[in-house]
Amino acid sequence: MPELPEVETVKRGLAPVMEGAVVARLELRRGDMRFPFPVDFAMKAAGARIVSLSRRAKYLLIDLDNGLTIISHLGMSGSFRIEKDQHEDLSGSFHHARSKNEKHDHVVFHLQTPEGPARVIYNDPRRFGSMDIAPRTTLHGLPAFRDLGPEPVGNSLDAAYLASRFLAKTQPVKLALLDQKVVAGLGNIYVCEALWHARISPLRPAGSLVTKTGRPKKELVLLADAIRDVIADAIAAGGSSLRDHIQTDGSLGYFQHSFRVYDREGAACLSPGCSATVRRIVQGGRSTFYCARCQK
DNA sequence: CCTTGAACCTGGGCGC
DNA sequence: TGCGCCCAGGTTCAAG
Repeated sequence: MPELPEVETVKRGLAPVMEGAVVARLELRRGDMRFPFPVDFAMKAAGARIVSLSRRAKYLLIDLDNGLTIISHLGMSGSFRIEKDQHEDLSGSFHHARSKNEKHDHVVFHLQTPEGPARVIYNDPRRFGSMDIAPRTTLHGLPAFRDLGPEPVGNSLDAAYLASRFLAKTQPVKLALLDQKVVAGLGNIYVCEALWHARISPLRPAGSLVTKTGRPKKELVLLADAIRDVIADAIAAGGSSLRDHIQTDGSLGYFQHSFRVYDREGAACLSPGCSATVRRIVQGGRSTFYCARCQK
């Protein structure tokens, strides 16, 4: 699921319930996900009030009023859902139907909110996600954050920056953009999409988008714009709902209808006047979708 | 430094 | 119905 726009959407969905709430209890239903939960994790969170939610790259950050921050990553299959205490009817087939999903509920935030008790539940079948806790003031020094590139929305990402990072790189531009040290938060879907919009082949060496004097070529300017636009559009659309991603309010996002190339192998390129077939190749062990006619 | 490939883990889809 | 294989939004580590 989750690239930057999806994590941003999750943050916005959770904020109304979590911000200002007290963590009455943090329930860990197993000892680890991608790596073990930190020592005394539940104890460190218990009793704290949640000050605010934020996001850095694909990490969701939960600031507590005791100076600690919970650092959550959704991996490939992580999701949150909100349950408010109402009627709890677990009888019969209804409960049976839910049990399959619930077996991957790994972390439960038992919250006291002004509106009453609520639970925020983290579910992750593949367990590539992670959860950690650390003093807020130390976050920037953690391995996960220390080397992150700029966010793809805002002023920090522009063609001159990309040129400085791509200079002399022989690596395919597709893989360079997936590198979180270059741009933070991009993933497989939105890299494919941005390259299609910029009409750049994913196979191009990153350095070929830079002039001999280290300045961005015109196409790199287009790429920087495409990255910002694709991410901004996806956030505005509420993240994608590829496969089973469900937003915290239970509704589905709809940006998937805007994919131009991702997961469209064999279908016609959507570029005006182009009827070539979208191709799938493998780069760095991951699928790349592109139009070999439009993207040079 | 660089790049590539495998590993982590479960579930869905498809061919047989 | 089931088995085996391939695929999936990400990150990290070892090996060349």
